[in-house]
Amino acid sequence: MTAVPPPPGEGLRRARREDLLALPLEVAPRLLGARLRTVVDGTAVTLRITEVEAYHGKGVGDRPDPGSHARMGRTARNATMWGEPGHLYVYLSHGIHSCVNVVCAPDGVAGGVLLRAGAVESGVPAAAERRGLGSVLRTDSAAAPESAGKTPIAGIHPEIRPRELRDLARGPGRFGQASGLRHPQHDGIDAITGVARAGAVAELWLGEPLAEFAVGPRVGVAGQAGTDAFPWRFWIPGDPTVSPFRWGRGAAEAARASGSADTPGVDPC
DNA sequence: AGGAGGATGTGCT
DNA sequence: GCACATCCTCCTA
Repeated sequence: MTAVPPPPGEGLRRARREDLLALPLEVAPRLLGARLRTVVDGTAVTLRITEVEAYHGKGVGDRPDPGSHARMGRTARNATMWGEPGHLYVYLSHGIHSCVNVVCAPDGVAGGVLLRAGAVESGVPAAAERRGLGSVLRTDSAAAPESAGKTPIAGIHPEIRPRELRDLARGPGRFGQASGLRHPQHDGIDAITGVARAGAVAELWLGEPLAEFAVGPRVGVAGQAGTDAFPWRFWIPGDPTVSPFRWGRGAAEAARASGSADTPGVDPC
């Protein structure tokens, strides 16, 4: 389709559909350190994935997944989650945010990995523009002197402050906005073939599995309480782009009562 | 037909 | 820390 693009980083290869055939719980940590590359309306952005969450369809065994859009079965909204792995399930959150999932599990089985946060690796000005940072400084000399003396500037991204750079794709709403993918027009786009959909192309690139990553309860899921919460969130330890943790509705009390930490997480590997 | 409640981010107190 | 934006989906009557 598109002319074969160069890998967005060393040691990366395009994801194959069979890479995503396993259940979300298995696929999710493998997406840490992977890249999502999008071209929307001719603008390319590459995101290095730093935080993900697994969402199963009906759940595992007799335990339903209280956070999954597919927990009640197949509907028009969640149809993409039930389809072929490797497509992107893009849904609207709170009427405002377009959030991006990588569909996994075999065709006919609902499953997805929510891309919760990432680091913008290339296309920083475009991502900043989409994030509404109109005051982003250009790399050209006209704007540079303004902040050159004031603000410590990240080495490879002189056009943006470190804080703004960190926050560009920190959280699923921001990640979706930075990527340029939007609900509903890009829901179902194929990140394996890279076939265009509504003016957009998406590609998933995989690296070697991380030797070490962190695990904890998912963020903001109502009905997952305290220590009973599914530890289905995965992130890169210490990465500044990982979003802050918060319990879902009604779960904070249960968490406190059971004596679990404020920001739960352990490093298993 | 109506309404509650989001896999959230932002801005103000 | 807390309210609110904003709109879609699904559950209930």
